[in-house]
Amino acid sequence: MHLPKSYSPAEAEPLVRTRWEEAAMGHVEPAGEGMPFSILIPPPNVTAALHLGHALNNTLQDILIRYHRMRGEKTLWMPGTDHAGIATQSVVEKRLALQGIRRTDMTREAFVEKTQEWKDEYEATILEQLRLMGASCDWERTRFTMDPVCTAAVRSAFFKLFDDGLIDRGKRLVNWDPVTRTALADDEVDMLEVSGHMYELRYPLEDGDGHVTVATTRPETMLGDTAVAVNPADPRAEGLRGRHVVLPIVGRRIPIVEDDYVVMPGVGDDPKAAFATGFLKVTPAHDTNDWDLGLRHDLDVINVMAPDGSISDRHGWDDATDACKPFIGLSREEARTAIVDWFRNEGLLGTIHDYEHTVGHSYRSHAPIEPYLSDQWYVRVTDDRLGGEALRAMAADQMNGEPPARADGPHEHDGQLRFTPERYARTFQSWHEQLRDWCISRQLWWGHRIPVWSRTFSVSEASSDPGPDGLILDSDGCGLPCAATAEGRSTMLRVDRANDELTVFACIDHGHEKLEAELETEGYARDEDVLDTWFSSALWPLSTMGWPNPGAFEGLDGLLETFNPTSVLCTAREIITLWVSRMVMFNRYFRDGTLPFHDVAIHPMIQDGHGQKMSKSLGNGVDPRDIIKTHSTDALRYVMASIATATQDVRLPLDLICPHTGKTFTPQFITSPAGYTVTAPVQDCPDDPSKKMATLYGILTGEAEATDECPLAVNSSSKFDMGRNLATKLWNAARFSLGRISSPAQPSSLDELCLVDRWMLSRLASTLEHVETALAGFQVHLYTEAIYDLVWRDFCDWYLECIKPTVADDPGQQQVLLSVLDAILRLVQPVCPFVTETIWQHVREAGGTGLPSLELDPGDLLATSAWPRMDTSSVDREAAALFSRAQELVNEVRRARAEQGIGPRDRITIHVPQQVKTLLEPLERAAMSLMGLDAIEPADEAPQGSWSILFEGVEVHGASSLGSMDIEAERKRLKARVTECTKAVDGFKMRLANKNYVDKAPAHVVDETREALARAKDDLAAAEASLARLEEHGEGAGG
RNA sequence: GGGCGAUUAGCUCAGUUGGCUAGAGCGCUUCGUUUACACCGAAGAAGUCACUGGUUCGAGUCCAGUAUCGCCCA
Repeated sequence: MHLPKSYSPAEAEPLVRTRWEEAAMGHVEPAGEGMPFSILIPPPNVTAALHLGHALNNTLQDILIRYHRMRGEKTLWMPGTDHAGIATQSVVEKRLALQGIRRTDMTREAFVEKTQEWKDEYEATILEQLRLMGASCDWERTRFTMDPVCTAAVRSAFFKLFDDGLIDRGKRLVNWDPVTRTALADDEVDMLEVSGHMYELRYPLEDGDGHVTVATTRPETMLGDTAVAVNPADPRAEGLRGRHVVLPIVGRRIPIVEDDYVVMPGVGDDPKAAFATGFLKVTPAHDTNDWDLGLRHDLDVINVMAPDGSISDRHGWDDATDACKPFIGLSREEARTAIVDWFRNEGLLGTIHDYEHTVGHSYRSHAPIEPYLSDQWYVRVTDDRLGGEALRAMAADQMNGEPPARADGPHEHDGQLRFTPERYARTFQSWHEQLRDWCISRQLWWGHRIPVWSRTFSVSEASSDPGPDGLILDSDGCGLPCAATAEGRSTMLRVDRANDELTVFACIDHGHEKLEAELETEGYARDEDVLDTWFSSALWPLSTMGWPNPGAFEGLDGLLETFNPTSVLCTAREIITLWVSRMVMFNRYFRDGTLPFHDVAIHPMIQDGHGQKMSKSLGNGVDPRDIIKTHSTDALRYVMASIATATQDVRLPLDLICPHTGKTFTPQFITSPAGYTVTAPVQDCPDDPSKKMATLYGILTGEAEATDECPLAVNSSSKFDMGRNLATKLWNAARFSLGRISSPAQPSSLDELCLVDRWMLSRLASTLEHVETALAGFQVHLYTEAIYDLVWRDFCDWYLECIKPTVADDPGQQQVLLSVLDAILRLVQPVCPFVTETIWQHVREAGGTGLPSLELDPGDLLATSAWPRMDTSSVDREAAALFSRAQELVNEVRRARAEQGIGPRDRITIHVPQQVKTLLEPLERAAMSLMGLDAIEPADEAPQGSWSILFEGVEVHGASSLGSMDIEAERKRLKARVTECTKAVDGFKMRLANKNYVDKAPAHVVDETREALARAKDDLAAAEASLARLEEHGEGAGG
């Protein structure tokens, strides 16, 4: 029955994990008992191992899952990983680059194979990390966004959207990354502040009558200019109306158009106004604002760049003259210099101003984004069937205004989506109110290849009239080869009579390989692009459960019906727009309006001690595996949960572990060239400055190298000590408790229990209530706080100290102790499952737990046992009130002891008035033990030279059996007490003297103030009496 | 430029609808190894709740403005 002296997480955790896995703890069948409760893991990217952000995210989910499992619910936590298209492809490409291999040196198949290897490695790492962290997922149901189950869902979803006219193809400006040569979604673009220049260029007027001066930050795009714009309110506009300029270098004749988008020089507070000339060069193919302006004025669109960002006359520029030749083939940067030089030489260059502005950069390659005209696939999320449905999903009380109306009125699933904390509902709403169509094609090899085959014909080849120019949806049966209606195929056409071109796009549904082969025989080619990763992520709640055809895969039947909608999605706020919104749209669209989840719980982001995001490149990340090694998994989880507060992001100050001594210390920080606060590359050992160590940052930047003399210092944080300490405390408390339980016996009734036991049960009951409320609202930090107080403050500091003198001989109290310990372990299990499980196995052996008011179902494993159930009557207000008065007295006595310099072992006698005696009677030996007493005597027998404390307006005298009183300390303490009481009395008096307060404040508040005043007056009187007697006695003693 | 949020003890953070003398953990100071625990116990010091106004009997909490920082969207 005795626990080992100390708890060893490294030994205990694997044993516990094995027991859970043998019991298949996380596995659930849809047909099982209980209400369903389910969570989908936000699938981690297979690009890298999990970091602290994941530890936080998954701890949160596991706490909820474990809690609901104990409540007897049918609990599913679906694990899995995400293929993370561009992110994974670029890490693999980087790795190949180290060997001097480029992606294009190999076949697509070979590259995908390589990437698959990477994925296998990291998927295994990630799943292992989740297991280490104690995640109680249903491992049998582990999914990957590119596995056969998810692939079937992606194909089916794309086909349905295509067939329903919600997939669109168009030439539009995309965010083009010239380095990775792919389009990026808006949210894959980082806006960075850069120092550039504002160049003034002079464009001669066609009639030789002077010129206009345009201002631009990107002179190289002038080759593609198709207009110059001026604000109609500009006084110069009238004189220029209808005129043209001749574009320098190119010689293109381009119109001057009027548009109020143009910033007028010095007007308004737009930062551009300071540099504006009033004339804007318009390059619709290379600037999003110019594109819009081009649409308004029906301007030509001339693309002057190749996909790698170099100047090219082969991608839509057909009036390049010999004068343009020197510029063709130059990079964007070279072209800028060359063109500015050309203008300078021709005398057409105006002023060059320094100019700070924000430029989009690829979040992957970090190259500046090029707005680039290209053919892309889009999902028409602006369609009411998608965007509108997302808004109508929102809970009415979290929505600002009304969602867009639906033709046939409200549906049953409307208004059921809730965000916690509430404010994030606004992020969701405003995103949907400003939706733009979603570009889903990516020029990558790693991902779900777009299931569209196409072939271009000449219009004249078409056997029947295909209709007007442009994109035509739903055109099956137009009479072209392979265009006859077929199950599983949907087509659309693009007609371009000017070039006598007609392109047929055929989308093939999942499971129609024969149709694919037919098309390819007919000369159709499959689209080279893959889908944006978020397309498959958006289907996660459906695809993981086998949608659209669960029967096609083993063991998936019934999942959708039982677990979709899931209960809650746990994620960080940056994901709201990227992922949450898209899941809501897709789940509603594909599954009759049902939501993917009812609640969205947003948790904070973890930053380092300087408020910077933890990132690989700053070397400021902490590896959860290191914390598990140094502090235990429970410590990691506990601290993660305790910092998950609702108000703000959380800072986790970075510490280093010295590789020479193993000690944790605060590192020296420096400012990096980019302005970040980072660890100095090399640090001194705090105990011996002659010993050095390298930091992660040092190694990343190449400024340090890990060697035997200068080993790597591991990143850590002393924040995790709290969790480790709590686990140790719990272990020791359990060891003590089990050591005292020899013959527990059920008390015949609760009335038989002493005040201490009743108080402890009362504390347990109210903590249980707190915990349940906190977890129902996803407030895990309130949960960790509540159990910390229960374990440390109530159970260890007070209860165990109180029962020390009595428990060995009291079978009833032993039963209470055993039951309370069991209940505590159950309460703590969701956050610290390892130490609690380990202890609980010993508690089981100590005897049956439970009390008439406390139900604790037995079981084999704590993790699958039942949540404690307590009668509401267990919150014993009387016991709580009495005990807290006793605590107050104990505190006062302890304070006096400390100030009197009485050692912990020295016994004292206190002399108390009757009311205090009555209070202490039910506590008996507990009180003696807590205060270090040898006797409690009546107040009137207090000896000369005893010190006194004030308690509830009366004096309690104390005397040490050893030495005499320290008069100076006593005088100081009493004087301080008189001052304190006087201040309190004055404060309350002043408040009550205010007529407005007495008249206007609620009666109970005023009454409370009156009572407080009375108490303060009593305390003051008692303090003054004590002080007076001391002075009298002190003088007597002195003279 | 628009939106959201933050600013409370040396550090990291709580503080529910305004209402007793603003809390916790770490750190710091003093004392202590009593048979659960030094990853511990007892006690203590430490806050002009960013700033300026306003509403109110009463403001850390509500309103307006200012400053600084962070995130999201243009």
